[in-house]
Amino acid sequence: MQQPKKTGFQDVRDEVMRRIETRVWDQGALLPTEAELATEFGCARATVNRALRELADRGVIDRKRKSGTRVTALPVKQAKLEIATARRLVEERNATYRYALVSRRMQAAPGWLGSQMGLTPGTEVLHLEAMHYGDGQPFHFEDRWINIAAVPGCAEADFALKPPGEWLLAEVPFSNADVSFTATAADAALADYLACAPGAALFQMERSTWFQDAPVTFARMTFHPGYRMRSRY
Amino acid sequence: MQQPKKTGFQDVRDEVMRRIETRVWDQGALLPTEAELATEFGCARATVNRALRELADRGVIDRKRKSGTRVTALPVKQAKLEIATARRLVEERNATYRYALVSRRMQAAPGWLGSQMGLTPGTEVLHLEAMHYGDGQPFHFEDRWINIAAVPGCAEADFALKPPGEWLLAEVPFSNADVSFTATAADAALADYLACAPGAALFQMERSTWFQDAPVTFARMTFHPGYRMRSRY
DNA sequence: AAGTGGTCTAGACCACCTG
DNA sequence: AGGTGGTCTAGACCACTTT
Repeated sequence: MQQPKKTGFQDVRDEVMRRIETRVWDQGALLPTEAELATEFGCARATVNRALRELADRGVIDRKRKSGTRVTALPVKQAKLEIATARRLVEERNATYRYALVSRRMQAAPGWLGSQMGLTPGTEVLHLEAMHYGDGQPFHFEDRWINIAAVPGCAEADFALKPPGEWLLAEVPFSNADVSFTATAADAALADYLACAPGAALFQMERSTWFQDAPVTFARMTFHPGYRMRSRY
Repeated sequence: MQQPKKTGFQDVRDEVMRRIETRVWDQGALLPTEAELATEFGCARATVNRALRELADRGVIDRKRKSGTRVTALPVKQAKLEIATARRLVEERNATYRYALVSRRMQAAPGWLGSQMGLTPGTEVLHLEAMHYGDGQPFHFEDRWINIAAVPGCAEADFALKPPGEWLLAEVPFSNADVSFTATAADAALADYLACAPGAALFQMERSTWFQDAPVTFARMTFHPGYRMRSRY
């Protein structure tokens, strides 16, 4: 009756992590086998396995059959970025969100879009421009292209009230995407939309989205001056 | 003898994912219980549990005791960003990496740094400036501050050859960090270092690092014009 | 009170890798 | 050839949440 709790996989995981952080097991060092750790912690091997599997997912340890488990020598740090809708980003800042459609037209896909999305140039696409505001201040400008063949419903969809990002999220909820971030200088149009000086440095996110290998949409979001995207790891 | 393979947790995971993608189970819909799925797939409940746990980690489904498992209504997409060293980023581009220390001095922490890192202003810190090159072209400028108390060895470390990021990665391998990304206009000094026009739009990453709740370092990396950070989800 | 997911166990077999 | 992690099983008990 001395131990109030049983050893769970989280206990094993945290203790192993502690030993790595405090260099009981240094970088590159070989850990005991699962069976040995199970004996030490007084639990089943499956419990140790789950604990170590989580640490391996985090990149803290490397596991190989026969070789055993080692502390990762030079861990590659990974940050998780939440790709949220403009509405969410604005409301997280306790501001009032507003959306406005700027333009909407069907057109043939230009060449650069074809290579971006892996689309045959000349394919009919829906091109939207829109603005997103927080408390009346420009938040970001959206330049959106949608592959009509992949999402036929978009031809009839009304984007006057609902942002295309939110519409697509409901229509094609589980898609894959390439995303890239860069800095760009405001041209005349962006300066106008975002109420900044031409040439101002703006943070920009571009995203190409696929669903089951079919290109769905390409979006370029250009944020107001001073915008910061944050994350943690 | 009809089935060549056994049903593994990956089979279950993929089949459930397929049913969600094809809207067999629509957004918000309730899935069968683990026990029911185990019967259907002809495997143990633990196998189903692991499959569903992975999908829950991805944010595809929401699980609650008693309520059961539901398809996430509005999934929050997450991108994984690899925070790599400059050397890695450059060599990934098949370019030759070069590093140069620009300045190095001990000083009292300025106020803005104190609030950034959660450090008492006036604490002695090591301030480094350095450049990283790819094939001789400016890659990024590094403005680095290290809390000497947290990493005593840095006072004697030679940063003439080894970049502080790599040195710290070996010294404090398992740290936590806040990271933020923004766009900034080149000032005179940055324009000089990065060989661009003053006012050019530059991509910038800032990172504050802790180890076991103690502030370790703050780094501001300013990249050459046109730099793109990429990811995928 | 009852239903559902969360976790653990003890044992087993397999797949992969290294010597 | 043998050691190590990867996975599955069948059963059990627990924890949380809703009714």
